[in-house]
Amino acid sequence: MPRAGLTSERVVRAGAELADEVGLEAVTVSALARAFGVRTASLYSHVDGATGLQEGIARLALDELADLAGEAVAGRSGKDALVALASAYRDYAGRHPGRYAATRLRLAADSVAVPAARRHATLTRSVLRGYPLDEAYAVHAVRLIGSVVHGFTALEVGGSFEHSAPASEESWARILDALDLTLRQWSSSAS
Amino acid sequence: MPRAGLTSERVVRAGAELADEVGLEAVTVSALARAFGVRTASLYSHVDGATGLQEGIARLALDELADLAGEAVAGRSGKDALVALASAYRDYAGRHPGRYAATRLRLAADSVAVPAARRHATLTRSVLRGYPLDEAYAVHAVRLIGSVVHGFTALEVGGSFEHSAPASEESWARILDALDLTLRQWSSSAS
DNA sequence: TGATTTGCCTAAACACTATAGGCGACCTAC
DNA sequence: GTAGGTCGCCTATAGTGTTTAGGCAAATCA
Repeated sequence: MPRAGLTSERVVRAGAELADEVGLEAVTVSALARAFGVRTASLYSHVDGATGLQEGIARLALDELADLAGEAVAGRSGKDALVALASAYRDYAGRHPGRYAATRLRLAADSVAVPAARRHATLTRSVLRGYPLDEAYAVHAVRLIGSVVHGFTALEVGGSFEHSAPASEESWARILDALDLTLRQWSSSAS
Repeated sequence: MPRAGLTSERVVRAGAELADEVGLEAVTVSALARAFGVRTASLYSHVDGATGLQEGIARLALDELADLAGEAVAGRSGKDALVALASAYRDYAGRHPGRYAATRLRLAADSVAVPAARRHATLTRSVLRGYPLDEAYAVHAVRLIGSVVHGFTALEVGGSFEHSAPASEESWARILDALDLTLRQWSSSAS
């Protein structure tokens, strides 16, 4: 019997693809084994069970997303950079809902995905360089950006915007306008 | 053998409590049966399996949350009402993480939780009466409020703010200031 | 008190997770 | 080119969760 050629990387990658197709909850070790045409037990030497698989998908997705976001932001600043960053997240979530869901898993402190998660924080801070923000406001700004981007994205992929007009696209543009304005105002004012 | 006195309501309520203690994913029909001291199969006449149970918890939580938010907003307007509404959500998520997670489930169009979900949209719109918003901006405003509140809340309960100072409480106050300001600006300007 | 309803039961089939240990496919060395 | 050894995928097995079908007894009501 020929071997299937499994590796941790290939298994996790297949898991990510499956997650985008059928949802993260439906990504089971069994389903993945079926996809590879091997027995379930065979995967346990490549990934650390169901939770290890999810962590692997989270790491993969966080890395991919940080790469895309970094690329989108490169060479831009101010509102341009903000919109590019935010839209990189939103687009990724739309194209890869399963992977995006994995990025939102609560990570264990020693998870393989922790380093990737840090890249995102630094990237957001770099976008803030385009805004002459008071250092004391930088954390709040990072958290605001994270909240707006993740909140909008989560509601959108969760279908919350599907039952009202107009298309979410338009709200997205207005909301980014407002976010940019807020960040510029925080620069000067500050209470 | 005496009967346990199960009803749909009691089962769903116990499910909600269990969700807050051990996480929504860990709420299984089996675990719930153990809690009641009955056999697993006995619950199937009261709730429609695992998915029915989750829908029931979602309905319960959405109703509870709409009640609390409605109460919080009553008699307030403008920024007061906005802060009360947003904080009702955030506080609920902090106190009842499992129930809150249930409110974020994607609902089937015919889910028992759909009517409860509608209450939330109308409640948010009522808060906007405190802002002389252009009708065309009302939808964007509802979506912005939803994004900020859910985004912040989700990141907070997900632990994303735990590894930076200061406490999220302070960011919450600054972010609500900014949200209020944005809504007041949208009233006049509008691009 | 006897008949009906209904609540919780047993039984059984099926899926997913996980571990232990075996056998054969592949690589390397001579 | 074949003899070893390694490691990849296997079988076997046990535990837990989901779900349906059908049975018996407790509650309800005449």
